[in-house]
Amino acid sequence: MHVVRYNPLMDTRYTPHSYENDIYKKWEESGAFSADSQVQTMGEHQPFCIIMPPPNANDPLHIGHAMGVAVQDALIRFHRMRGSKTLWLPGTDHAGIETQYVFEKKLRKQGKSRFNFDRDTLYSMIAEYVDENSQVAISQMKRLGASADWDRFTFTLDEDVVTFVKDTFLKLHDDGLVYRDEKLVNYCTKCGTSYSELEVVYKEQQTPLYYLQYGPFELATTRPETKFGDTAVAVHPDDRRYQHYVGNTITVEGISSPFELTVIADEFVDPEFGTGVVKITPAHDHNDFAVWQRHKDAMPALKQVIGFDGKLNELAGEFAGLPVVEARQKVVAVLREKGLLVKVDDTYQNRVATCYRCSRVIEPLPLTQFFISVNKKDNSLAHTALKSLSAGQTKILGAGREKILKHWLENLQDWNISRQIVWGISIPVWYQVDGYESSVHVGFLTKDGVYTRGTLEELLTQFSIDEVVAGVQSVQAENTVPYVVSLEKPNGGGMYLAETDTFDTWFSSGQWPVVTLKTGKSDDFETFYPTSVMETAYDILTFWVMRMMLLGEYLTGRSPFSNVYLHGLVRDEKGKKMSKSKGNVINPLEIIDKYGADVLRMSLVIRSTPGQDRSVGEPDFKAARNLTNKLWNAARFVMLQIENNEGGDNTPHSEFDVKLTEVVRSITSHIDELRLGLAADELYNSFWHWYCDECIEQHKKGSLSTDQLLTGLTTFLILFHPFMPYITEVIWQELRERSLVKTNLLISTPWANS
RNA sequence: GGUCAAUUAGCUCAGUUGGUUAGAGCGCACGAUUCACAUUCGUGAGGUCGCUGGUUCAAGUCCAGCAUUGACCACCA
Repeated sequence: MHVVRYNPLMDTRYTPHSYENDIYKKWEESGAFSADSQVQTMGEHQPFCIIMPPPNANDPLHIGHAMGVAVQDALIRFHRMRGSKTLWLPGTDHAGIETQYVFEKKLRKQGKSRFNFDRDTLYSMIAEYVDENSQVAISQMKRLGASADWDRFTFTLDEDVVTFVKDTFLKLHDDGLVYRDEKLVNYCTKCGTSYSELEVVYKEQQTPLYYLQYGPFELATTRPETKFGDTAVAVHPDDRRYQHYVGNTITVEGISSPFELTVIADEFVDPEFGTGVVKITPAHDHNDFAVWQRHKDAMPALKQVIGFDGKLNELAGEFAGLPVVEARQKVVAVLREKGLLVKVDDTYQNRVATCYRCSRVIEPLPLTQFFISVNKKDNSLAHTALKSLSAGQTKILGAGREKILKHWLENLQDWNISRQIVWGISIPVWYQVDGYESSVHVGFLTKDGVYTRGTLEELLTQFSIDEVVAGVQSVQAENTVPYVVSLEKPNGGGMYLAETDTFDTWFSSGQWPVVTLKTGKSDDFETFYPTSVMETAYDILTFWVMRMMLLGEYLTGRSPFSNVYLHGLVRDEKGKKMSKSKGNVINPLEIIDKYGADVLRMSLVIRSTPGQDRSVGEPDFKAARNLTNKLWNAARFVMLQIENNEGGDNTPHSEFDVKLTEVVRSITSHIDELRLGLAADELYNSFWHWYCDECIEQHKKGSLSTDQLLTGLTTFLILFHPFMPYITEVIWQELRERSLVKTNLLISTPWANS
């Protein structure tokens, strides 16, 4: 073999690291990523747009992100080459609770906590921390080869985004879809915030079931420590055993002194369970709270005995100050001494609500919060979203998960959007506190940095209002305190305190497709909304996709995307879930270092199916690595043939063009119909087993012309480019140097005709 | 208790609207190779497509039931 001149293609192996950075730079400099560089021809293909699910601003990417980038970038590159005006809009998320949780962990290591800082200081500390780390995710996406429009990059706390999100809240409020009410919320006493129903993880466990002597009854409970908050006893209305007690007042021998309760009848009581008698603790149990709402006239007000610190309060007498678990043991011990404990069932299994973030037990606690009503009769957000699903305006690709989404929408409860953390968008609400000083609970840092809390009434005897405001950490106004929804502090003589809660992160990300396009370049919204595909993992279907549908419809009257492509979770090569404790986590960056971005992308996408988990491991990476090498060597062969002018007199093979056209047609339709796994698989096989095994061999035997061989190569480079952008572009550059192709960059080369 | 999904070669998985001898990667056996590529090439072994019925000229694909696994939801005092 004689070498005409030195060129990297003479290496028999493809080495991704020698090329990837340069190629990415070339793409960026060419402006190919920008939606503005493409002119939408009035042809057959509509504008194409994907809003990237914004990863957490300060976390490194995991392999699931790599899956997302691989799928989205493949679609984007395909549609761009096919001549659509194409936008892939990237961004990052402030990830309220996640970020504050991580940050507070850091503080703890320094022996500090959030209570050492006022709101503004804490917020800027977290902001600084996020700033320091926020380039990580972006640079990693670039290494993956993401051809996103970085000029349109958006962060969820960008000023115009924040303004937009607050305006949405105002609009919802004007439309009567926001209300404030005291309800039981899912509260994590460790994270110090409430959550929506979605963020609660239920765990099956054994919980002792205590049978207590309770006045004239025996009753079963798992939570004897809440008895200080009992406000009634309930039985089933048809239960003959207890019917004659209904409406009566009974006397219960308490721990210190006896107390009286009314017996009520409610359908929720299961006569078969326990003794058929239930103590009602409305402040600490969702069912009991519902009973209380139905029987308000027959029962006293809420009695909260567990505080937001997870400890019993003064109503618990001698047990005040004890954490819940400890208190339970002590209460049981005292009851046993007094002979009030009948028996204990240690085999009882139940489900306990835990925090998705820190795994601590979630306490249902009464808190006054802002809610969005999702099922209001004449203006139902959920109903509208359901209609677009049924009408097919939004299609869900993901193994039956459309039904899960519908089920959620049909049963959705009002959305609690208040979070008691600082890292987020503050809720634009002001409390008018004059005359309500005793109903406003404030925690703040004095000038000397001492954490102080109490009602405003108490605090104002020692401090000025300005001093309180300057050091404020939290304001908790009771349900009776009047409030104003407003971006600015209301005018007028009254004394106002700003709400300290922030929005649930999903409230802002739920507006993402709308807010990114509306705050972007002038006509982005008109051109690209509704977006074409929303691509994300199925585990945030309800958290995020559902909320985007609710709010997208509300804000624009249209569902925010035509297709939802739900990729599966990435598992290890044995199909096991990846976790740090198992030590089977694959770091995408390590795979890129070892094999290159193309290999990682291809091995994730090939033969993957929406909604189905994907398992990958070393054998898959090697297989994809071998494919890059195969492409490399096929290209070398073709170029060597041409340079050495060999095979020039070969005759054209008539079946070749037919078959190639069929390959192009098939791959094109697969990608167009979002069958990426199948497209990649077919591409792999037709390239390797047809083009390399058959066509190249035919050429060697003289029955396929060099022109056809070159056409085959360039066609396959085009078809492979969405899946393996780097190597295909490297080869394209080699062909271009030899004047074998006309366009400067493959990324901007028109798609193959079929 | 309800819903959804999965069950195809030793392993991990494809198989779009039902249509000839069911595919890939890895693994296995045997062989080849100065000729693009040993990150290669060729040949081969290996599957009653979970089970039982049904619809159809035709079923891995559609229907019903069952089994196993996983996920989601509901109840739980």
